[in-house]
Amino acid sequence: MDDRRSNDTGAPVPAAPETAGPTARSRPPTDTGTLGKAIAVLDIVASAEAPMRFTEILDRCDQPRGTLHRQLSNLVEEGLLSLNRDHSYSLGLRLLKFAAKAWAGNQFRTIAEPHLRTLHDRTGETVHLGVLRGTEVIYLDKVESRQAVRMYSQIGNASPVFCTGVGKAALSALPDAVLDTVIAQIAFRRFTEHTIVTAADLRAEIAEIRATGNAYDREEHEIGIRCVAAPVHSADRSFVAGISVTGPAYRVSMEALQSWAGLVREAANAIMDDMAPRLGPRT
Amino acid sequence: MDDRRSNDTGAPVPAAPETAGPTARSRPPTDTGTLGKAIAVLDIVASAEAPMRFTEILDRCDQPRGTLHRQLSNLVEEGLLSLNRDHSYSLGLRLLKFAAKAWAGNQFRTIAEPHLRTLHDRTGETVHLGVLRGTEVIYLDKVESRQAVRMYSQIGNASPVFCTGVGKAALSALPDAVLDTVIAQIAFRRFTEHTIVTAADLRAEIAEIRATGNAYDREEHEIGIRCVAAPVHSADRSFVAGISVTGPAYRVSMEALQSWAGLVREAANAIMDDMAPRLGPRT
DNA sequence: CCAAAAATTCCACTATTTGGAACACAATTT
DNA sequence: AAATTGTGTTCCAAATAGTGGAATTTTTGG
Repeated sequence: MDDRRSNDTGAPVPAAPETAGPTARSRPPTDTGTLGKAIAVLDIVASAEAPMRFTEILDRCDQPRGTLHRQLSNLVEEGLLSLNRDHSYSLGLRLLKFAAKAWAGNQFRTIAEPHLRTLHDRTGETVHLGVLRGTEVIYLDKVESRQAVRMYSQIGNASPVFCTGVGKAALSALPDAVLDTVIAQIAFRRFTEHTIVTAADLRAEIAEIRATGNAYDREEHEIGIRCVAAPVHSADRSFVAGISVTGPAYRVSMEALQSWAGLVREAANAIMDDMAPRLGPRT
Repeated sequence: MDDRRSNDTGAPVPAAPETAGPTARSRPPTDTGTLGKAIAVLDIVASAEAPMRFTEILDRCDQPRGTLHRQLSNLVEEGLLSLNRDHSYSLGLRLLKFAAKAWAGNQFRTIAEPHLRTLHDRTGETVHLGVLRGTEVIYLDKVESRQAVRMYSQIGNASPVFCTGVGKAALSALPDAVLDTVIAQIAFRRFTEHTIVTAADLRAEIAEIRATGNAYDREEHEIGIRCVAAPVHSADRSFVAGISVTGPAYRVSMEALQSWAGLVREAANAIMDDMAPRLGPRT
């Protein structure tokens, strides 16, 4: 009998490692030694849209040529990077293999899944599950009817906390002390005319979410996209996430979203109930 | 004008790093230094179904306690692992983020995608795209009608080459010298009564695939599942992959598969045609 | 509450990474 | 065609960062 109790599901609330500023060079001093440096290189390649060439990477990381060359060679050898015939580097296939395992083995996702389906069946719109990681939300799962949209379209993607329903819902579940830290780290940026761009406005919004139990995205991230969300968290709130029902503005009015608010909260509570027994029993 | 020509898509044909034997300890001597050791630890956690505790990991890697502890701490700090409240370790969310980028940015997948859709439209059955990595096939994409099946169900998953259509198709595209090396590394294992379990039989099958241009999976990996596949490769065959049309045996007869063989080859050729101009122009 | 097991910290030793400079290879330019 | 510049690769002494045995703290369970 190999049962393993665990809270799990992701880093608690570590500082956001990067925010990919326009010309962001040298990462914050990683104290993760050699590994940290290698991963920083990996991250540079990951944050570019096109494959990068050696000198290009060299410019973005402040390391000597010889060193960078060895790091890249090691990453390639390990399958984390792939070296193309034109000497450009792109992310390696081994990452996919790791991610597939990470996804399939994620306890939280597994627990939440049936509830996401139920929510989808009841609303008919796309349902998302995302967890908080620093100042980002990472999407863990989604359920939608139309197969047309690409598969990885959301899963694994990271979005800012301050302009997504799931993000704001998750924030609302944080203890005040942690919330302050996270808000201080947010790099606000205007995506649409409705985007919240000040800490004060965000705090006001969070107060309201705490009062009502629901967060809304009123086309704050992308024009034409709206959602209702609700927070999901572990008992001690060391781990926070959110679920949402999302739809296109032309089809989903704010009133429709409000009518689903209860369902979303219900689903979130159901997930937390299922999660509780899996957590460390006490303390 | 930022055009980047690249072959890309994955490690060429590196030795398979692991095959997850039942009680496989110490990995083959990694010469990737500190990084290699850290990734080996990550791999140990990845290859377990349940989250692992410290001592459990300690037993599987031959490293001293102190060392392992620091490696784990670093991996956690980097978000590659996550430390659960009960002291068990599971794969971290950052891997999902990396994988989402790796997938979306993969040139080969992008090129192949429309052809996979066409093939799906013509056959009505599930279409897979997988690339060869050592003695495994890693699935890069899939197109299917029924949304019911879970998203990551295949993508990122690794299957053995010798008992999958895509795998055998890919093998058939390898230069003989490389093929010998790969076959020598295969750890044959019987999955069903139809599984090919000897190198000789596999070679015979590959000869036939080379002659006809199509590979079949005759319920060799899983009873009740059949497919037709065709190889896809770069001009110099340093990169090989395969595509397939898969269906349940009760619905898809061998005759039906044979009737699709031409379509699959057509799609494979179309992908290679689209790929050619993107490769390094000459040599 | 106490004992046993598991996880974490510590620090002298040493293997690995570092990084400057020299080398090879292409693609342009003169 | 020869020279030049821009890139990528290799080398090795010096320095740093990783190692691993043992001691310490925390957690588990009887």
